[in-house]
Amino acid sequence: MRDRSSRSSSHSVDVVLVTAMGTELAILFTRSTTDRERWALPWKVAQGGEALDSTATRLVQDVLGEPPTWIEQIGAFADGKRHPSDADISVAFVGLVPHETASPRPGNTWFPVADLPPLSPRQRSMVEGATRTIQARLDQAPIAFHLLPPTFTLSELQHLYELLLAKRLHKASFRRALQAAWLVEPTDEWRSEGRGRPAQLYRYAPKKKRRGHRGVRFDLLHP
Amino acid sequence: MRDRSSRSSSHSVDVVLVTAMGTELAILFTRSTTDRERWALPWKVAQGGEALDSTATRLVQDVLGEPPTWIEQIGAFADGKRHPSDADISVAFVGLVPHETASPRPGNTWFPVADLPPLSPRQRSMVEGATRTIQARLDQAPIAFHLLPPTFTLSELQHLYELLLAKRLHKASFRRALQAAWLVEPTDEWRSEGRGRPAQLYRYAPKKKRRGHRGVRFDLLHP
DNA sequence: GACTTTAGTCACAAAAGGTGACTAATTCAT
DNA sequence: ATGAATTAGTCACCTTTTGTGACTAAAGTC
Repeated sequence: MRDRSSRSSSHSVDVVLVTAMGTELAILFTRSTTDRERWALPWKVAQGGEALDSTATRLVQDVLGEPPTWIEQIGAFADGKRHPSDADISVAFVGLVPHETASPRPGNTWFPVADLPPLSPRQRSMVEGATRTIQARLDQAPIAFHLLPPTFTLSELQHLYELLLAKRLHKASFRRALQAAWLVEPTDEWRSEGRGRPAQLYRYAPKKKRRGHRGVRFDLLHP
Repeated sequence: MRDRSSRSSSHSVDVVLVTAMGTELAILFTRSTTDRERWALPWKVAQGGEALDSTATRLVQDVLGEPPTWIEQIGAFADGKRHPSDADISVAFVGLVPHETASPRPGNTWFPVADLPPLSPRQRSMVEGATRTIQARLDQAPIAFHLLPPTFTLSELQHLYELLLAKRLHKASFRRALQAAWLVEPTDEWRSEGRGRPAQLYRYAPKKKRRGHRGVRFDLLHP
């Protein structure tokens, strides 16, 4: 990330990094280099030659120490004049990381989505775009698993989906849909979480087991 | 559109204009200004200040004489060095127009998607991106109607969906799904199309009649 | 041991979907 | 004019999927 005195003719790459922090989603912000009171989405001015997604992945590396488990371009943003860089066009990406392995480098912090810092109009659009992209992908690909550690309980998975879809799901329906889609497979481990019966741990099922099985629309399920 | 001798530091806006030509989809191409034997997607170098979608809409105006009935950004493309402009980044849009009202300005021609002219790698990615975007939107929003004139028969609508989804649909299922979603309403006109019983004309139903009704996934219907 | 809490399963009713067969209105051939 | 062919439109029946409450299981708490 270079400061705003740099040449403006190029484009910036910005990334909306999302994680599931306990009971709510959170987005990563970086302290502004010029005004230490302000926060901004991580960004970097891209050099012409590099592929956009490499730049984005490297940017995540810089702020998190490791690459995202999933990343996708949201689009290009040019409306609204103010941006941390002076780039007249910015390409935004959305990335997911499981919260367990995500320890931000100094100067970077997770903010719950319900309580974001003030942003430039352009970066605010990016956050909205990220939300839309996640919602849209959610019923096309099993991206929720990118927010979880390698093994998890089905209750954790259901709570995550409830968080992402902002809606309650019925346990039996949820599990039946999971089974139909061959999305997960049980491990032989169990986890006791304080009170109540221990839960079996599952892992995301390798694709090959899913041949010929239809996808699932968890977003259509009722409570 | 300026020729490639112009400055290269800015970005280009490119548009993949799609229409339904009889029994196949078609994309609009412009004869290259430098090499009259080559074809390219319509593009233009954008000036910093303008909103990207205004630029795209104006570009469609220029090549078609009227704006698209629907347009959406596909994303930014930077990989692959060759592009008609020398812009190091291009923002692509996908637009839809009904074929009836679409008469390209001289130098622009529709090419069936099965038989496209040779393209730069970057523009080829854009065409693929357009296909993906259309497929993705198709089951989220009723964009198919943007390829049809204001009134149409249900058979025309079904054939269009079969074209877009590249799969045959069963008549009764298709109509039942349409009814459930309140997507169309009958007019009191009928059209006789040569042989066979005349078909009733329908129009796209205003949104307000659709309150509280769920969407339909035509892509899930079987033949 | 009784009660509470969370996990996991079942079974039944209701809704949605797949499909062939039917009726209706027109043109074309004889 | 009659009937075959063609396209539109609807129905009815069966199968599959989904919504949902109630049930069993295994732990902790008092």
